Amino acid sequence: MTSTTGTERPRPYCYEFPRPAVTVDIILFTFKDNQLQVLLIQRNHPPFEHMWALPGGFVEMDEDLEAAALRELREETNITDVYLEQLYTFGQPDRDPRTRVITVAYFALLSADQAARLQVRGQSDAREARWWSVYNLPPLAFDHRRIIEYAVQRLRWKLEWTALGFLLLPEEFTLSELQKVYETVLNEPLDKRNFRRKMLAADVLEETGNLREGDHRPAKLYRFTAKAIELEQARRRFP
Amino acid sequence: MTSTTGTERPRPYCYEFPRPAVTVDIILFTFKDNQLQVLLIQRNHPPFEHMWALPGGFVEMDEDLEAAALRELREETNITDVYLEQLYTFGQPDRDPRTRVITVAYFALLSADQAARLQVRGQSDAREARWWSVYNLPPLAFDHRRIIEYAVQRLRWKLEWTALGFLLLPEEFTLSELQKVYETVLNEPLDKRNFRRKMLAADVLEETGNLREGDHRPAKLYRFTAKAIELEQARRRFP
DNA sequence: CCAAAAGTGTTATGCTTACACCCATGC
DNA sequence: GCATGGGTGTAAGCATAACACTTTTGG
Repeated sequence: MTSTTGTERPRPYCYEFPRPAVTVDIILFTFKDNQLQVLLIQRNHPPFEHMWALPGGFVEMDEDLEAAALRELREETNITDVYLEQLYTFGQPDRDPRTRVITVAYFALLSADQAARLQVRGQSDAREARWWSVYNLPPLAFDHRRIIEYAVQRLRWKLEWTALGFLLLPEEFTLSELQKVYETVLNEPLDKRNFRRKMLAADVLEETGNLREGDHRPAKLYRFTAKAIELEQARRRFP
Repeated sequence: MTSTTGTERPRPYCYEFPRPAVTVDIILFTFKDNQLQVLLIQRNHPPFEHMWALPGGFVEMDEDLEAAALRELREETNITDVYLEQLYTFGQPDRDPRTRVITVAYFALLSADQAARLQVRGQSDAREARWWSVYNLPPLAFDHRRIIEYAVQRLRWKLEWTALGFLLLPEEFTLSELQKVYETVLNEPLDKRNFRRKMLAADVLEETGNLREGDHRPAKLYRFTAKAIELEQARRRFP
């Protein structure tokens, strides 16, 4: 890259061999308004100015990758308590038009409680942030659409094989709400009786004793038990 | 870092913010001598001089991550045809004592045929390379032991849920050999009749018509069919 | 003929699936 | 009293798991 204007910045970090920049991006999911939603931030600088993008940023030199993801989440959304796991590392040479950027994508599940309380931090540059239904995304910067598609696949897989669906719901929820999460993510209807039997048999739910009052018959509220998260599907293919 | 001796190298690549180095490391598995084996290379430069390490190296600025992994494999082992998938990205700040290095680990399965033919390329520096049983590893450089443990977990998981075990075997193999692979990786004995029934029912094997002659009753040889690799376990948790 | 590995079926059990009606409440 | 979502059981089919003996070959 050559000098074009007088706005050149100093470049004091020098290495023997060229190095890519490394970022983390976070795909933060929640379940709101009967929709699977993902948090996006509107860019107000080039490239992809005004387009929407995943929250994320550069990894500091002395910080672990997961710590970087947590820091970015905290800085941009005030969120600190979230289920987080590494998703995949995307590194096509041309994914950022400015320079080589390799991004380590993290996958996060946020409870609906926290999603409702969420205040997007007014960055130095007052960027807008909002939830978008994953089935109705705006045009996205970089390769972020592909990253989100990959994350949805992973989420789908997780709900099929684990009981982590409740991480997207408020602390107390009804079985119908939980079923709705599964149906939305898996994108297909499920049998009510079988769903309830299987969920209760998994032994990860307990009744809170409270009821969800509404227009109709009140529904029992449940919370998930501590062991629910550890339970990463122990079923074995061979006896 | 400050100048210490006259051996300082020029550092012509300069950036506005500090950047980590990015490498790929490859965990190359095969099945040899009734053991699950992984390829390691002996280092002959500090740090960790004389210790063993995973094959790998720096990602070029214009090359995709997977391409980098394939290039390193080709350069160090002449291997070009291999099952390869991204495993995980390891980035603790202190994993390399020299400088910040983030490594994208790739997981590779090599057929026993190719493992036998394998010639480790005499690098500019004549490094030794050899197979090691994963249950009997030498002391390893960096965090490579942890990376291998993670890869073995993933391999175990893959064999439980997919039929990819045969990627570790020669083109033609007996069912007993295949069972031995599964038993070794899963680290437990399997029932012979159930194993055979399940494998044949999966409809990914075909008889070659040849027999393995040996000390005892000859065994039918099989190869896997093309669809075997696509078959990434389609079973669904919900109906 | 003996040692060693190859090869082969059946039964019991438990899980998965499909399916339809009554219940409690608010309006 | 009616509309709406909450809540419940059973039977058939299928996959899994446990289990032991015969066959074929080389030496």
